[in-house]
Amino acid sequence: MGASKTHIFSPVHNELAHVAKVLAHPARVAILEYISKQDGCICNDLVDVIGLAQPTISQHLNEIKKIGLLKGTFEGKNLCYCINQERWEELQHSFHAFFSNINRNCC
Amino acid sequence: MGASKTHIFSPVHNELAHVAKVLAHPARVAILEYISKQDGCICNDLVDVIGLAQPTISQHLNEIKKIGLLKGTFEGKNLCYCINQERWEELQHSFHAFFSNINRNCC
DNA sequence: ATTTAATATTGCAATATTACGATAAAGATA
DNA sequence: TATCTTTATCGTAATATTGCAATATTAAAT
Repeated sequence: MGASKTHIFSPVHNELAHVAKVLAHPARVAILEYISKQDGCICNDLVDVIGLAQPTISQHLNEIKKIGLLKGTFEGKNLCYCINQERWEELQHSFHAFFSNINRNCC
Repeated sequence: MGASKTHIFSPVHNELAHVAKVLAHPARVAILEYISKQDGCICNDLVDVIGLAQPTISQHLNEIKKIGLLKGTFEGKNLCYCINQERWEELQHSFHAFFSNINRNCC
């Protein structure tokens, strides 16, 4: 097929997978880290910093936006992207919960 | 293109993205959670539990194996899969480090 | 040695992702 | 208005992922 059978999985599993998919590209990890390290809202140098073409960066930013990790102004010249901290912490908790949930009795 | 330009990113970013890619499918999240909740090493019922065909499950398990998250016996009949706890904690730390690293001065 | 039960591999079709050139749109400035 | 700068969108090619039927492999049991 090629399409994931999301309907057979729980909302929690689908949510985590959906978010992980956004982190599943080094450009998006790099973009997130870069934005999170800026003092304020800066973005018009992402193309130079990351090293991908402008349309590609725009697409990656869109993926990040879609899971609610960015807030700010998005259209036209001189944007102002920054991390949506509430959402960031939400995802942090999701991953923490996933990783904390492991049984120790094993081979 | 279609292929990620991994060579332009740092090893840390590539590593996190690589691991996130494994978590970027609900079946693999469900498989990991299921295995981690078993008392010991159990796996021959994954096909029933998850609800995908046996070759598909086998492929997903292989993806998980490739990042070192599983240990045990792998070939033939009556396998014994379980979570590689050291590796699990390593990934937990990687994600924790990534999510902890965020600046608060923003819009 | 055959059968049985469980997992792995192969091959392929359907779909998704990645990347970028070309172009459009939005807004500032001359 | 015209131009410049910056980001968004469109179109498309290359590659990757997902899923399963068919088949192979592995090892235990009979």
